[in-house]
Amino acid sequence: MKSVVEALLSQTIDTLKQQGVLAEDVSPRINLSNTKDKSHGDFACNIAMMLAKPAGMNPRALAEKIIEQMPKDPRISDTQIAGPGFINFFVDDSWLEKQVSLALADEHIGIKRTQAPQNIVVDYSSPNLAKEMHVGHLRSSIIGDAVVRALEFQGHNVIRQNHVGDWGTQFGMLLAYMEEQQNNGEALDLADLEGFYRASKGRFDESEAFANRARELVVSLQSGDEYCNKLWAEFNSISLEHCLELYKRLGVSLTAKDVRGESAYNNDLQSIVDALKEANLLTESNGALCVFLDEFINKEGEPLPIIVQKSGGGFLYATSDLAAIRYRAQQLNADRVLYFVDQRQALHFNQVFALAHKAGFASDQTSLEHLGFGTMNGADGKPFKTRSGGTVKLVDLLDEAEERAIALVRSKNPDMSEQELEQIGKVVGISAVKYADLSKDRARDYIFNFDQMLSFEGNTAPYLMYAYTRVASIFDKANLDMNSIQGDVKLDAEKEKDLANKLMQFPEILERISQRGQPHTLCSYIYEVAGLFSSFYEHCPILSAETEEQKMSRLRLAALTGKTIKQGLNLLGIETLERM
RNA sequence: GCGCUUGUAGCUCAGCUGGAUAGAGUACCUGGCUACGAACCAGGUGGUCGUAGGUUCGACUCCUACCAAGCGCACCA
Repeated sequence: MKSVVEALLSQTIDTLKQQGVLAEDVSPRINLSNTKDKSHGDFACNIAMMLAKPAGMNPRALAEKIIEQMPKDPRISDTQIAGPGFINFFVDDSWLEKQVSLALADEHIGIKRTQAPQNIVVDYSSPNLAKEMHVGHLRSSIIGDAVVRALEFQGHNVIRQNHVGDWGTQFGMLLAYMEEQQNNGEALDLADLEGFYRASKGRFDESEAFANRARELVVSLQSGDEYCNKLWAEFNSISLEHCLELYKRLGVSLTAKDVRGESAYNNDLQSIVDALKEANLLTESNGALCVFLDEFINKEGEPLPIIVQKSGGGFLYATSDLAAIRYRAQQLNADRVLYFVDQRQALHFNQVFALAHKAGFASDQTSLEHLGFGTMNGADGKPFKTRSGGTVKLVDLLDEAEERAIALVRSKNPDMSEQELEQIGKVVGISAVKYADLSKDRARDYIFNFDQMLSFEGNTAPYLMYAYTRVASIFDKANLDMNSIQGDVKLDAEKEKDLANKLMQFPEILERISQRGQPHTLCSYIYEVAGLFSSFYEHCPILSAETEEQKMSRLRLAALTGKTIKQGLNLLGIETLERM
C-alpha cells in the first residue's frame, strides 16, 4: 500500500519539475512513514520540508502545491498539511478492506516476488569441525538462517555456504590421536567430540613424541598423503554428522550439500598468492608475504599487513577467505555475499573485502557484506560460560531449554499426556532460545536469560506461539479451515482497522530484512501483530458477532492474522503449534 | 597508541538511515474471568536518550571532542 502512495508522490514531483516549480536536478528520496498518531492519517511524508529550501518556497506552501498537483486517487480519502509541512495521507477504508481480501486469497499472503532476483551467497554457521558446536555458533546459525529464509521468500536465489573449519594445525593433533587409538586396538569413539579433542590435546601436551607425530601429520595431510586424508575424511564426516543433527534439532535449514569448508580452497591458495604477485600487490616482510593497503594503518601510522603466506610457506585464513570470495564471485556469480560472522572479525573482513576488490577477485558490482553480531553474555554481563568457567556446549544449552519448557507447559496443563508435553515442550524450548536471540539487534551483545525467554509475557516466542494457538482455536471451534477461508472483509471497529493496517505492512518489513540483514525487525513486527490481535480478540467478538456477515469478516481478518504470524515465525525458523 | 562496536525507564530491549508529545515488555500500583484459550486485556507511576559543543526549520538519529564498557590491531581462525 505504501508503494502506491510513493508512486503518486514520485509522479507529482515529476510534474512539479516540468512546471519549473522544482529544479530538474533534484531527486529526493521519498520517505513515507507510518504514522504513530491516527490524527496524522495513515502515512506521513516530509518531502515538502526537504525540498523547501532548494525550491525557495516555504514548506507549507510547497506542500500545498504538491497536494494540488497530485493525481486524484480513490484509494486516498484525504490529504492534509500538518505542522511545519508534513503531508498526511488518509487511506480509504474500502481500499484497505480490498487489500486484506487480496492478501487472504494470495498463497504468498500478498508478498510479491522481487522483480530483480539476485544471486545471494550467505556464509553462516561455519563451525570448527575439530570441536563440538558451542553457544558461540548459535547466533551465526540462526540469524543467518532467518535472513536466508526471508531472501528466498522474496524470490532471490540464495546459495548457502557453510564455511566449516576443517583444515589447519589442530587436525594434526586429532589425527595423531586417532592413529594412536587405532594402533592400540581401541575402537574409535567420536561420540563425544569434545572429550576426544581434550584427550588429544592432553596427549599433545604430555608427550613430545606425540606432538612431533602431530606436526608430521599436518604436513602429510597438506601435501595430499592418502593415509592422512583418509583419517581426516573419517573424522570430518563424523564431526559433520554432529552438526547436521544439531541443525535439524534447531530447525536450521543447512544440509550436507551446503558445506564447503576451508579445505575446499586448498588447491586455490597458491594461485591467489600468484595473482596478488602479478597485480604487484605483494610485499615481503619479515619473511612473510603480505599486502599493505593504504586504507589500513596500524599504530604509529604504519601500514597494517594482510598476511597471505607465512614465512614457513603456509597459508592463512585471509588466503582461504580470498579464495572463497573469488569462487563465490566468479563461479557462483554472486551479486551479494553476506557473512554472518562475529563482530570481532570486522577488521579482517574489511581488509579482505578491500583487497578482493582491488585484486579483481570480485568485481565492484559484487557486494561483500560483513553482517557482524555481538557476544552472548550471561546474567552478569560477561560471556556465557558454565559454572566452572568452561565453554557451554550447544547440546547442553538446548537440553536445558527443553527441560525448562516442558516443566513450564506442564505447569499450565496439568492434565496433558507426557507424550504431548514433551512434544510441545521441545518446540517451545528451542523456539524460545532462537527467538530471544533473533529479537535483538544483532550488532549488540545480549544477555542470555532462560527465565525471560520462556516467559509468556512480553516479546517472547511462547507469547507469539500462544497468540497463534488462539487464532487456530477459533477456527477449530468454528469447524473452518484457516488456510482456505476467503472473501470480503468489512472493517468497522477501530481495533479491526488497526490490525488490518499492521497486517499490510508485512512487505516493507521483509524488504528491510533483505537489505540490512536484521531479523529483529521481523520479530518486533510479529509481536505487534500478535498484540493488536489480542486487543481485537478482546474487544470484538468473533464467533458471537452480531451478524453472520460480521462474523465471517472477522474470521477472515483472524485468518490473515494467523497466516501472517505463522509465515513470520516460519521465516525466523520457528514452528507454530495448533495447541499448547 | 590506533581502530571497531555499544551506551535510551530500576531491569531486558525498540526507535523505520533527520520528523510531530522518545516507545514496548518486565517490575510496581489499579481495574476486568458464569466470557471465542485470563498463558490475556484496559489503565497508571517511571527518561537531563553517557557528557559537552556544533550543523538546521527540526537531532536518540549526522559532525567534533571527551567519558565508560566490550573487542580487535604480524605469521591461530
